[in-house]
This record gives sequence, structure tokens and C-alpha cells, in this order.
Amino acid sequence: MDEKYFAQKIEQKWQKRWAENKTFEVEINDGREKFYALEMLPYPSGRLHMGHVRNYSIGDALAWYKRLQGYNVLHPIGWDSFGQPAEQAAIKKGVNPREWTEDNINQMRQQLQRLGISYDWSREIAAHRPEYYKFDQWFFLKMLELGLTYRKDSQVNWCPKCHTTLSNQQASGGVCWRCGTQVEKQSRPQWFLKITAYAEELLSGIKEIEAGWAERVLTMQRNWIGRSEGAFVEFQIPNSRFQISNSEQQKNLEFGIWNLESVRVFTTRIDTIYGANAIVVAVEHPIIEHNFDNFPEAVKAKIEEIKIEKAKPTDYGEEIEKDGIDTGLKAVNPFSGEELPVWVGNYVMMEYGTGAVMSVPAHDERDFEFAKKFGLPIKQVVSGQWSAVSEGSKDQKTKSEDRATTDYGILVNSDEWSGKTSEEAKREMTKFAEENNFGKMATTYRLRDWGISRQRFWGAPIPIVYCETCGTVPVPFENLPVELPESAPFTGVGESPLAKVPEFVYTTCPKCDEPARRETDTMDTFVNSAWYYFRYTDPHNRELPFNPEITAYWMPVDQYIGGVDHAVMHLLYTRFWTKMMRDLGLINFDEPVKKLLTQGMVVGESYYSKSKESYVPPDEVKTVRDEKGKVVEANLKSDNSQVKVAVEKMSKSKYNGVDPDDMVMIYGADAVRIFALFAAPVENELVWQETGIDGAVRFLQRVYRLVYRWHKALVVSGQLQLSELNGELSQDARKLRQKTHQTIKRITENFESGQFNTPIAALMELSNALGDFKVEPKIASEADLFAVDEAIKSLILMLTPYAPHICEELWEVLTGSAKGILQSDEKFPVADEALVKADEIEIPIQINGKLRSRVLASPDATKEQLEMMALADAKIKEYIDGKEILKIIVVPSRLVSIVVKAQQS
RNA sequence: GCCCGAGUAGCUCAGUGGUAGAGCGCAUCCUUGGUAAGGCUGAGGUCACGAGUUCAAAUCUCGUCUUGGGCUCCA
Repeated sequence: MDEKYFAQKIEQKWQKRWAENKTFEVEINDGREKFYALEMLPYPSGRLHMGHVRNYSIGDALAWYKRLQGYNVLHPIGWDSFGQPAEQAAIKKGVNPREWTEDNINQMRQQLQRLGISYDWSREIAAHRPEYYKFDQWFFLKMLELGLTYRKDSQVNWCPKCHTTLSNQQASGGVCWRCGTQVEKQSRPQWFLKITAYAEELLSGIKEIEAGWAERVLTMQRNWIGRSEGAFVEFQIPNSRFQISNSEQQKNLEFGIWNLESVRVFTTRIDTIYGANAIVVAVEHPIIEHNFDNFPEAVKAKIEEIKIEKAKPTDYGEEIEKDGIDTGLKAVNPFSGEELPVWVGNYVMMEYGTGAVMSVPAHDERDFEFAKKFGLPIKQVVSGQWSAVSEGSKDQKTKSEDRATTDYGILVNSDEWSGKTSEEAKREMTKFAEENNFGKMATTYRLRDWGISRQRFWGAPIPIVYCETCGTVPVPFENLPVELPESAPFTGVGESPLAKVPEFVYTTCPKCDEPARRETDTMDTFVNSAWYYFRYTDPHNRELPFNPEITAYWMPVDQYIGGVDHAVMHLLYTRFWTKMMRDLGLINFDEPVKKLLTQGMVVGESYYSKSKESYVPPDEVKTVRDEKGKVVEANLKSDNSQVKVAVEKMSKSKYNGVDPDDMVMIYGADAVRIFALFAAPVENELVWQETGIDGAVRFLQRVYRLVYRWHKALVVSGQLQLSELNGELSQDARKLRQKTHQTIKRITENFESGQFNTPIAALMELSNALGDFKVEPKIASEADLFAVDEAIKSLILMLTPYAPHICEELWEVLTGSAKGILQSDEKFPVADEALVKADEIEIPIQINGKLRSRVLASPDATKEQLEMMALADAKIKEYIDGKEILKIIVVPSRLVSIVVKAQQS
């Protein structure tokens, strides 16, 4: 054993040994319980960043922990290797996307191996390889059979910078999720996956995973699905012009409009229908299109104005002023018979509900604002008696003229419904509308179908052929995969590069054998990530995406770990995919991931120069820090101008990133991993500080020195029997054993509850306790050696999930076995409850809630014993002398509380 | 604006009704001319604020403030 800890040497040695012994390769083993530990697969950008390191360190700690507990652990990795950066590189540098991607994968695989992450590399997969994307295509065709894949010519979100279409999620907030460019609307034929068919199940299925997923992720998904219960109500439009073609009628049905003599609205508050003062429709609403020519000039002008306004980029967070105009059309309220004006309004969205709302200003804030602006009548139909009841509270009684009240209440001014509660009215009025055929109960969702067409080269080709005689023809299963050509002309503009590759485009129709054209769009990369971890279970299957029997053993994932940025998109798509695969009969469960852990970002200090108007690297800045390490002043070295310091997400452009490879080179993989896990709870942000990683190294050195100090004595003593030694344990040895078992208990509990930072603190305590054990190894008694042996071996086994290399090395030193911890079938230590308990504990004694004294007692002392001890205590006697004792509360092993009558003085 | 979460030592966090804790960092001193040194001792907290419940509140309840995140005309 070297006297000093040389991280590089040890790490290389064990990485080699693990690879040779195939230590982390697993197969189905019915004798052992399985555990599937999964981290989100990386995009092969070429360099690992600290976010990756954090992600994989968490997963690896868990995988090791479970292995040490005897589980059969599947811990795989692969590459999300389709996507835009490869294509950008092709456009900019003229490289081949496939070569670029393969090079990056090779580099990153080496980086991961240098970190010593315990992957089963025999299961490595990559999305861009035909053997993988063959099954993207396979699923596409299967969904076509199920009616879950369809093509529709519709408005899509188009990013003018990326030259691609985006799903709603990817265009959230009106900007491209990738580059932040304002998204435009374009009309083109697109392939969609019918995720909305599972809207209800995606929502209700949340119940099943609630316990294992972060609440905020589920809230985001719930919001995204956006279920809303209410009713459709039909308002007749007697003066609408209705001359439409069949195809238009078809389109209208799609929008949920029965015909053009009426407007269908969706409302969650049918109980407020007597308060409707207008119908407000979106500018894109068909009734506007079809009556447009008949509208007065002023109306036409306003509609055009709103359309132009809507197409303009809007600042996120900026409130848009409500605007609109009365079209002159009239609608009839089917309940009251009242004739209402039909307005167009910029605040009504064609994409949600039916694109038309009934405006009830007294009970809806947006309608209220609209009515106020245009002087429309405001009629209260739900009594706001709640505010009258709660008088005296700060919530001043508000009059209906001041504010809309959206609370439920008692109906007024609503004919025979008056006097009913909102709940009753909603139920009964919906029923009435159904019976009279002008409405029905309805549930709407905010969730839209998933548009997967991308005008890109570097993705899975959509397996469709267009034939002049046969139309749209799916590629037969036996012809899969439809392979990407070697290369294509990459210009970065216009249509998909694939469209410019004649060998790819021109083909023959699978049905009639006549010349035909291939679909040249490729699939969204989220398709790959929707099911990749099923593939890990059976990665080399050529016939099927996976063998259902094999997958049944490994799935579902027991713990999934990744960034919270995938809370909605990836995690919703993959839940959908699972339900679809269940309906295909491939699997028989509903939710793919039992537990989800979302880690926080890795951030670092950044410096922004105001004079240069750019970020500057740290070595160009001189900082003055106070004794707490906080920056009080920062200036540019070159011209002394002021520099703004911030703590932000690590990125190259901000010069605040650190390269994991550099860190591994300087400090060793074990230290880097320890720091990544120790510095903060996994869900929180992690601030990268060089001083923190120094602490991690010092800790490992302390552990190394401990073993160095004791190893000869321990190896000589060999296996000691506790039974013979029990009586000879010194007070200190007993204390050390207690600390050991307390630590085991604590760490086991921490791991089970998903805490990764606190066990390291506990291990530091244990190593400190070992350092405090002052017996010289040479003269230590057998009993001492036993206690030290137990403490050190427990320490090493519990540290293994965090710092596997050094632990394997120290284990070899202590046991002489070169096989490695796992192959020697070592197990995570189990706490002995009897030892965890202290012999004697301090019991506080309170008088009237104030701490007055303490006594030492056995943890098993009874109530009566404790009470007696308390009353016998000298200090307590003083306090209670001459006073009446009202009550004595004794909580065994916790405290004694005495209540005395206050002295009148 | 709405919905969720958080606020405990310089930092990162434990602590779910019963003595306010840990690790790191920091400070003092000591040791050591051998490659990321070690050791001793110590300081540091109005548990965000206010009220309530209780013998007893960091912990439970209500309100306020601060802060992080998500949603954003969703009818």
C-alpha cells in the first residue's frame, strides 16, 4: 500500500479491472430482485459538462447502493444522437453529421469511463443507428394501424431560425425552445401522434406515480394537460350568411361547430349564462371568415388589425390590452331568449375550446375588463353574499360594479334557476340544455396532438411513400428501416435536405410498383427518447423493439434521474408512449417510471463587463472578497472598469463553466463525484466552488490515512469473533461501535429517502470518530481492533457508492482480495439496533416549560423512575420548594416537565 | 395575477411537539523543510416576522414579509 493517496493510479487500476471482470454487466436473474436505475440519456455534444457529472454521480451512487444490498441492478447508458447540433455542424463546417456524431460519442464515452460510472456498456445504444431508428419507424406504423398517427394540413409553429416546425410544447411562450426565436405560424402538411387520445389517462394516471414523483413536476403536467369540465352551449345566429362547401363543413366539425347558423361556446360556468352580455369569438373563427364580406368597413379593418397584432412578437410577461369590435351579428341566448351582439375579441383563442366564449362580465375577470372598456352592460346573476357575511375582515365587500366575482354562490336574475346554488344550477342547466338539444356536458383539454414532422436531415425518416395513384402509402414492415442516405446537401435554408437527395426521394410505390416519392420529413427527436430505456432491456433485438418477456423483468424503471427541464415534454411523451405500447400488447403496465428525481442546475460565478458589454473569463478579473468569501468588489484587470458578478447556470459563453475532465485530472474522479453530491441536496442548485472540492479531496485523504494507519494491525488480527471480545471492550471502543451503527442506520435511512448529501456528512463524522480513537495500532487490544475493523470496513462499504475507486483499493488492502467488492459478494452494512442506543442519556427537566436541570438516566428508565429522579434533583428541589405541583409530564427517554402553580407575589 | 415550494450557524443542510445539531468553511495556537500536510482549541443562531393552540412550538394553526419555480388571456 502506498503511503499517500494517488487518485489517478487507483482509478485507472480499478476501471481496468471492472472492464475485464465485466463487473457491471447484468442478465436476468430470477433469484435476485431487480432494480432499474436510469439517468436521462445525453446528447453527444462532444464534451461532458458538470450537469452530466452530477446526474450520473447520483445515479451511480444509487446503483452501487442497491448492488451492495443484493439487488440485480440494471444501469445502462446510451446516446440521444439525432438532433440539430450535428446538422448545424454540417452546415457550418461541412462535416458529415454521422462522423461528427460518432466522434463525439467516442469522446464522451471515454469521459464517462474516466469518471468510473458503473454502466453496463454492453447495452449501449445510439438513436442515430438504423438498428435503433428502425423501431421509431416501426412504432410510427403501428400507431398508424391503431389510428394514432395521422397527417393533417394545418397551422404549425415554425421557427424561422431553425427552419423547422415545433410542437406546442416546444413553442411554449411563443418562442422556440431551442434558440428563443419568435415562432411564426405556417401552414403545411404534418404528421401527428394522437397524444390527446390519452389525455384523460395521462391525467388520472398521475395518481399511480404521485408517491414517487416531485409534486412540482406533476403539477406542471396537470397544467399542461389542462383538463376543464363544463358544457358546450349553442347560440343561434339568425343573421349569419351560411353558404359553405362540404369540406368547409367538415373543417367546422373539427372545430366543434355544428353549423354556421349557430356559434358553439364552451363554458365552465353555465350557471352564469343569464349574465351573458355578448358572444365573443376569435378572429380566426369560421363565422367571421364566412361573414367577412358582409361586415362594415370598420369591422373588417379591426379584424385585420387584430390579426396583424396577433402575428407580431410579444414580450413574454407583457399584458396585452383587450381589443375587439361588434360585428353586427346577433346571437340568441337559448336560456333567456335574449338577443346578444357577436363581437370579435383579441383575447379569445381559436386553439382552445371552441374559439368562442359567452361574455359574462359580472363573473369573469377578462370579460369584465372587456365590458368596462367597451361600455357593455354588466349584469350580476350570482349573489356575492359571501363577502357580506365575512364583514370585518380586510376583504372589503366589493360591489359588482368594481370587480368581477368568480366565486360560486346563489343564482339571481335567472328565471326559474334563481335561488339555486351554482353547483345545482350547473348540473341542472346542463341537463336542460341537453334535453332541449342546444348543449351538452363537455370536457376540454389544453393538450394538443404531438406534431412530429421536422424538415431536417438528422432524424429518423418517416416511413411513408406518396404515390399518384395509391396516395399515402405506409412502407411495409419488412422494408424497415428506411435508411438515411450517407449525406445530403446542407444549406441551412429551405426545405429538408433529404428532399435534395434523389436516390432517397424517388422510389416505387409498395402497393402498385409505380414511381413514387418518399416523405422527406424526419421525426422529432423526442420520439427517440420516448422509449429508449425499454430498448436497454433488450438492446440487440433485430425483430422487435424489445422482447416483451425480457422487458417484463426489468421494467418499470425504479428510479429515473434527470433535469427538471424535461418535466413536461419528455416525461409526458414517454408516459404516452408507454400507454400506447400497452395497447399494442407489448407491455402490461401503465406507468414507466416509479420514482423520478429531478436534479437542480449546476451554477458558477460569472463576470459581466459593462464597458465591454460582454462576459469575461475569470482570469481577466480581479476580485476583492470579504472574510466570508463574498465578492465585495470586482474589476477588470486591463482597465479597472467595474464588473458585475452573478451566479448563473454554467455555460461556455459566460466563461463560468468548469471542464469535468480537468477536474478529474487534478482531483480525481472520486473527489469530483463526492463534491457533486455533497455540496447541495440533489434537487437544489449546485454552486461550483473550488474550495468545496478541496474539502472532498481532504476527506478522501483522511480516510486513506486511516486505513494506512490501521491496515497492518487489522490484517494481522484477521477475523475476530465478537462473542469472545464483548466483555473486554473499553469505553472508547464501545463508543466507536455505537457511532458506527448510528451512522449505518442514518445512511440507510437517507438513501431510502433520496438524500445523497447527508450520508457524506455522516461518513465524515464517522471518520472523525475513528481519528479520535487514540489507541496506537501496535498496542491495540483485540477488542480495540475489532471495533476499529468494524468501523473502517463499514465506512468503506458505505463510501463505495460515492467514491468506488478508492474504496475498492482500500478493501483490497484490508481483505487481500483482488476480486473487487461486488464479486466478493460484500453487502452494505446493517445497523444493530441494540448498539445504536446509548447506555445513558441526558434527560432535561422543565418547570413551567423552562429548562431548569438535567439528569442522567438509562434510556429504558420508566416514567416513575424518571419522575423520582427529577423530584430528587437538587436544583429542581429549589424551584419547587413550597409550591403546589399541578402536573408532571414524563416522556420516557425524552424529558420530565413539571407544572407548578405560579406564586402570587 | 394564480398555483406550488423554501426561509435554522459564514456556506450547504439535518432536525414533524420535548436539551437547537452536522459537515464544510472560518479564527487562534501547535507540529512539520518531501510533493493536494497534520493536530489542539474555539467563535458563531431572536430557527424570517407577528399572533394563536399547548405544561412545552424551529416543529401545529392563522396572518405578514422575503425568496425560488411553474402557469399566463385556458372561457
